[in-house]
Amino acid sequence: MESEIFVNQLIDWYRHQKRDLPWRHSKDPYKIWLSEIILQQTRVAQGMPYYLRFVEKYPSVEDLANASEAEVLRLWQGLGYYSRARNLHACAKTVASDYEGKFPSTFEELLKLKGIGRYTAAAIASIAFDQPNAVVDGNVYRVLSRVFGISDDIADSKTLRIFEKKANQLIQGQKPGEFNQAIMDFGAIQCTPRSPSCAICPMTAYCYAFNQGKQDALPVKSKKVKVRNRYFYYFVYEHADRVLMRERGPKDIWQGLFDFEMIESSNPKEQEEVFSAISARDSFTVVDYSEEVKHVLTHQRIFTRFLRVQVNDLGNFEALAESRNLRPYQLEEVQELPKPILIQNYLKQEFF
DNA sequence: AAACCGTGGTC
DNA sequence: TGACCAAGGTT
Repeated sequence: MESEIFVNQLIDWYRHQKRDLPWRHSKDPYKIWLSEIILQQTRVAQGMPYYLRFVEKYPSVEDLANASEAEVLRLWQGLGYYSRARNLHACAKTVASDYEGKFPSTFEELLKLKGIGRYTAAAIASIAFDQPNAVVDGNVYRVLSRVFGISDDIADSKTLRIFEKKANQLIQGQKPGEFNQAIMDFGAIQCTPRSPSCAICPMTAYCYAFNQGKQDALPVKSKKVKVRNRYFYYFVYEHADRVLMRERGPKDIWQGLFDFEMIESSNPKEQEEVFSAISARDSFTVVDYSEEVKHVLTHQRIFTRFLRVQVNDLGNFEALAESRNLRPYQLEEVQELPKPILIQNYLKQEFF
């Protein structure tokens, strides 16, 4: 397709079809940035309530910078990819302390900040500062690959530059923020991954994929994700109205979030044996043994059981916490801790 | 540079 | 049901 025709059709489509989204009512770089981080790998419908809560609780980047990381993670709870929240907080602190609370206005400077990669730097630079930096996200891969018949494998990291080059040519002479949001809205609403709305698309006369019948074949993406199984056996130790929890560390899922003491092995049968052996100890009273709960992540299927254990003696309880790097929390404090959805669901079912 | 990091929706 | 995907970034 001719580039000029594509851009004209795209902008015309956008001016009629653009979505009314809260972060589009403002050019405040803080709000643009916040919305972009929240929407990474996240649907608008899922991210929307989080955006509204964050803006309400932290109206400015300084407010966010002054919060604790645990508080930010708690507000992020349920959105997933929690490194986004940790980087969000770190970035806010940097902007508050090193940039006088003002986000830098260029692609290169934005790129230096935590959690801001090439996509997000281009989005902020273009939308908040009118810089001509084209974004490349999943929508852009899809739209450009279909319209222009680009068949490079988008799973290959070299391919990003190919699409960036094309998008940066197309954005020339356009309003950068408008162009970027137009192509993403077009991908999200019109040129969707499955069953794109070609019947009502203004591009079909020129679209490579439509004319070749290759909508389903583009974009080309080779890699398939490998999923592994894990087996978690949780011990929920309680005494009076306190429960033992611990913060999860780096190099595994849910860093910075809280869960319980646990044993894990790739062999579920062996786990069952250890689990029942420990549960037989006489200073404990097993209150509940949960059904198997399956929790699915992008690269993992986690099969879990929860053993709810009352520790009869306060001394034992505190010694247990000491020896296992656990901490006792009142149930009200537990509510305030950031937790994976798996743990949140269990607590809700069992305690709240 | 391939692998990893969550959760929810869809077909 | 399982597979794919959703405004990516980091290691």
